[in-house]
Amino acid sequence: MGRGRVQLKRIENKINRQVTFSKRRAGLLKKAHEISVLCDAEVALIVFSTKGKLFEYSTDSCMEKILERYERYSYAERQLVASDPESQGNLSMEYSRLKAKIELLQRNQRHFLGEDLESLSLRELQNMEQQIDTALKRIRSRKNQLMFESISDLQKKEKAIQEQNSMLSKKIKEKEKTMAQQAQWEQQNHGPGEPSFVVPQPLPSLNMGGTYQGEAPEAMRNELDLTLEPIYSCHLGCFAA
Amino acid sequence: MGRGRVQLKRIENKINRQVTFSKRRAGLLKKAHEISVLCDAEVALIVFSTKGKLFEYSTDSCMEKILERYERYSYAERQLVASDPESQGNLSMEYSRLKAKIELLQRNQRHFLGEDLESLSLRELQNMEQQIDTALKRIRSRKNQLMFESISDLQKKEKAIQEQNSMLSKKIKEKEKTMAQQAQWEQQNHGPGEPSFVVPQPLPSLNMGGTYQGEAPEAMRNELDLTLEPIYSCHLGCFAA
DNA sequence: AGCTATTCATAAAA
DNA sequence: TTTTTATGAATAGCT
Repeated sequence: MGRGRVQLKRIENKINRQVTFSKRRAGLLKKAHEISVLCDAEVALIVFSTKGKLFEYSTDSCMEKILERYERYSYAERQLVASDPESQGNLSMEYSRLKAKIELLQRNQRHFLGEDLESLSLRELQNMEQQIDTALKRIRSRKNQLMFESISDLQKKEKAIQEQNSMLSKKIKEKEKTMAQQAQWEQQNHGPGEPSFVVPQPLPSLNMGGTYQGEAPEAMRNELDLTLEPIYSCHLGCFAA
Repeated sequence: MGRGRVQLKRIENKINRQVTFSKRRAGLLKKAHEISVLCDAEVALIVFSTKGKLFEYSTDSCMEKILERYERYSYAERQLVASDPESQGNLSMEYSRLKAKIELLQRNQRHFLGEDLESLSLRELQNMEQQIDTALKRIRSRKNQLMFESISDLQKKEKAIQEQNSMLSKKIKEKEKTMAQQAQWEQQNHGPGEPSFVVPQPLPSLNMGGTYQGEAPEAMRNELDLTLEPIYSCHLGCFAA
């Protein structure tokens, strides 16, 4: 537009470049606003001039909201490019970046907790649902795995204890026999009189293992620590802003 | 541009709005690219359609870098406006605190996505399950609400169209009657001979509204934009550590 | 910053 | 959606 076609390459003349930048910038911002209003779209436009000056437009003057929404959508594996390299100079800049990131993560956290859903579109909700559904399946699967492991451990322990148990029973019986024989021997050699300290009855066999009865399920519950707590004593509470 | 001046207000006709959006979006992206190249500027442009679809442009296809620059810049601006509370001394402490917080949040995010579950105890899993289950219910509820609203809108539209429909049918019948009478009159006054141009059959009534059949479900699907995408094209990938 | 001559973008229609 | 066409907009080169 204007007099003569324009090559799509950097304008070398500095003055011309600056002028063109001013004009086109105005046009671009205007167009951004127009499409936003006409088509009911959400637009965020950020322009840095060569000199580093910032110009921006955003629908409903809410840039942060749109950027957050963008982050949700973008697959970009925005790594926490360890800010160690530039540790000193732009620490405050890093700081603001981190704060922005935290806000974003917290927002997401709320969404994952099913809060603050009014701001999500149907498509975004659909995405969340799929993701959460998948997560729930994985968590249940992992929980089952842990419980089975726990049960298996218990069964082994049970078996071991039972073996120990029967061994002890055997020993006691032998002891009883020995003592009975000894008592008999003493009776025969010294006559009756003194009361015997021998256990009068066989000890009841310790029944800790075997089929789950009586105390056993209780023990299991403790082992697995499945005690339910109020759901919202949420272990994630530390993130409440 | 185009035929006739444009009012700067939301285009109510949905089709027109969609078409205009397509065209203006293309134009806007082009202009953004042009100013970026011609004037050596750094540009980031994000556009969400009404339906929530994302379109973007960024200089050197490096959106994240520009957004970070934006965050830094706008934070710097904020600093100029209000001197921040804990200005110098404990900035580095704040900084490391924030980093720790982010790590926690990211860890949680992974857990909410059903990843990295090995590090969780059974009790923690139990908690997660409850929370996520609740969230899922809320999300589905919200989704249903949105869908019902959409359906309700469609039904209103349907009714309006149907009324229009029957009105048109009535008009056509009246027209037929008039023409039939006219033909009869001509026949009586000039005798038989010329072929009649009267419409021989009543036009089939336009059946656009009514119960959902044929095209209707398809239209609904488009309205709601429920197109499923692969689940793991996960829009939250940005939080992968 | 204004002013045109031109090229561009695009609304309406197909 | 894409193409076509008629028009209003944007803007390059000058002042």
